[in-house]
Amino acid sequence: MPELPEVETVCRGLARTICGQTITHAKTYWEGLRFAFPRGLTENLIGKTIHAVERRAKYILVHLKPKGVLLIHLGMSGRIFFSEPAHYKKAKHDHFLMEMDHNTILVYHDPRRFGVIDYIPDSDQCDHHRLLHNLGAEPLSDSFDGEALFQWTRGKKAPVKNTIMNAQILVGVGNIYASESLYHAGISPFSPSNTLTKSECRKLAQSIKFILQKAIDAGGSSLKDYVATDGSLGRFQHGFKVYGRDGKNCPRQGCPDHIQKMTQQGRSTFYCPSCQKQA
DNA sequence: ACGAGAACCTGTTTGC
DNA sequence: TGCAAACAGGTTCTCG
Repeated sequence: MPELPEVETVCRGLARTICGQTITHAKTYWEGLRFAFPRGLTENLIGKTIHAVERRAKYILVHLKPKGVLLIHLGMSGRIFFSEPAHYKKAKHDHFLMEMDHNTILVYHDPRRFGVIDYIPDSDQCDHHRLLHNLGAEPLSDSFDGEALFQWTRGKKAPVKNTIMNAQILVGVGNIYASESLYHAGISPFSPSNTLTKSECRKLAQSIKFILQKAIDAGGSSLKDYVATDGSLGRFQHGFKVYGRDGKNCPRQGCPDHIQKMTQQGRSTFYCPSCQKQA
């Protein structure tokens, strides 16, 4: 479900609702998700106060006081929503919940269980966490630009779509926004990474930032599973130019071509053969 | 070292 | 209508 814009939207919703609240109760309903829940998870949470909520790649970091960090990943189908102790009824695929002192229950729901929940005892050790220490650049940060992308793509023969989805290089860009960014940049998803010129890298980096920011402004994209923490839907799916539009006309004015769908690395890629010619 | 593909799991959609 | 196959927003592992 979630790429960077969706996770960012969830983080903001979490921050609004749970910052300053103290955890009074926590419970798991399953032995784990992609990995087993850590030992003593609930005991480590109870009594802590939520200090800040931060996003790193597609991971949500809930910083606790006096210490500790709750790490959450939504996988493909994860959702977080709020309820109240008087109204909450456990539903299928609710795997974890946390009750707080302002009459709030946070529920983690994930049918496919590709998500992750972990606890980091020492807040200073976040960067060394096994899931975080190998992550590449944040696309919206200044450390990511055309120059950096040009350097990373040297010596890489893999298609450029794979490279921008490679979290060791660049984080947060998933299957939807990879296709949308490449279309926006006018670059073929099949181009070998090392054939991109410096100016193409500059354009692509700009397109990635532009598309992600637009999607964040629209509250993310809702296809099937995704909703924000308040239950609202994202709106960016209405702004898709290529994703899920195979067979339809290319949206560029005057382009006679149709959007094509192909499989790359086992995932669907959407593109316009005319607007995204391979060098 | 790199890149392609499978695996993890459930629910929904598509095609015969 | 019914059933099986294909497919879905992510990440990690294995194999060539």
